[in-house]
Amino acid sequence: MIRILLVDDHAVVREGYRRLLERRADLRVEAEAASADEALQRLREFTPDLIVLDLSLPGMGGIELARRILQRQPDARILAFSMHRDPLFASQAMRAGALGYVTKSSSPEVLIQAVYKVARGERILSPDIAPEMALTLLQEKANPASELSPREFEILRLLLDGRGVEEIGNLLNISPKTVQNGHYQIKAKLGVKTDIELARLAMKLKLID
Amino acid sequence: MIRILLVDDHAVVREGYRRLLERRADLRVEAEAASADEALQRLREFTPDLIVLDLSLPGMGGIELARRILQRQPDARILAFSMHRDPLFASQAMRAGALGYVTKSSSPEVLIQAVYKVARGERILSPDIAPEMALTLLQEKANPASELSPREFEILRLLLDGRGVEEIGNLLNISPKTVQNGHYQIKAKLGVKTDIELARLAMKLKLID
DNA sequence: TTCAACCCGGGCAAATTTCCCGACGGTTTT
DNA sequence: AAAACCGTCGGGAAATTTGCCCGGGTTGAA
Repeated sequence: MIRILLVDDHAVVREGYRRLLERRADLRVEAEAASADEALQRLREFTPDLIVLDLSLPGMGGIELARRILQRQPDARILAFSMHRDPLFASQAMRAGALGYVTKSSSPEVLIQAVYKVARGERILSPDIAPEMALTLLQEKANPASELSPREFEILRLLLDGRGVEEIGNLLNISPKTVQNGHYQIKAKLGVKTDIELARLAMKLKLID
Repeated sequence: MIRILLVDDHAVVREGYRRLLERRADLRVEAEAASADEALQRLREFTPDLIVLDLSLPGMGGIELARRILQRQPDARILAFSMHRDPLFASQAMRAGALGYVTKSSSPEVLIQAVYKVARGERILSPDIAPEMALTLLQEKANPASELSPREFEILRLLLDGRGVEEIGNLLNISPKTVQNGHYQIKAKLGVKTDIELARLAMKLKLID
């Protein structure tokens, strides 16, 4: 029996996954969480065999949540999923410690298989992005955003959301100063001068809209 | 005989318009210019009956050029054209003093008619955007960017281009300080807090990409 | 173990942002 | 004609951010 914690901010999505997963007798969604904070709360109550985690959480976001979970429980097994087909999200999630990544458009079988594999401690990548991902990693510098560390990526996401530096500091529990430094680093790494260029670049990379 | 100054940075486009216009015996493209500076130069050499002006000039941009022309020759007759179907560009161009506005996708007849009308001092609007424009003006506040003065609009355009405040100051021959104030005003008028939100809003309004 | 990378944040000078202000020249209103 | 606006242009001053350098703590890999 694999006990699962399911984290997504949309109730319908949670319901859908619950149905899907529980068609297998040996899978059980032990708890759900609609936010990062709630997820951390549930984790204080019990320790699932597997955490299925939507990357696009409001607030601190899925990557930051993964970071925090792994900080407390370094052996936690996290399967990340997201609507983004862009390899960038996958690589950031994996770098942050997720064992697997699947897109929301993946077929039910793919998801089920991913769940089993991650529960066993294996790594897995959604087949629909794997080829593109491999290519991206080969070219390496193709996407300048791949130079960003997971943390920087997280800060960037919040900046793109229109948040102020102060607010981001609170959200991530770090000093505004660190956020400023991150902001600066991001612009430097992406070779961009103004925030507006940053937004446009992000748009081109499809991190936005 | 109507003597015309044609301003567009693309040689092919100029050529196309020249052909089109000179099929009429009473229209004559007396001079061409590929940039704002060049246009101002030509205007020192002669005074056309009509100026046909692409709004999307590199550098200072068409609206600013119109402003400068009208500053020297308040009775100059300017027909603006642009690829943008968005009424915003039209209204800004008219507010800056252009007598007419047509889109680049307008039919040859429309353009020819516009030329004659503007040369006569009449005002004209491209039929393909007129309805939308009227609706926009009715709703008025529909588009928050309509609150921007022509000058602010111009500054915004350059900011969205990724230019720095200093650079814009040089381009528009105003103090960087004024640009800063403009930048501040723009954000205030659009109800936006960060530059990134500004970029996203601009994107939504299709002023960008 | 050493090394590199990431995360965190202090420091500090220089630049920018934020707001408020006055001046000038047009337009419109009365 | 006077008054009331509006847009443009910019100064001033305080608050904030930027740009860049630093060092210390972790962690994972060579």
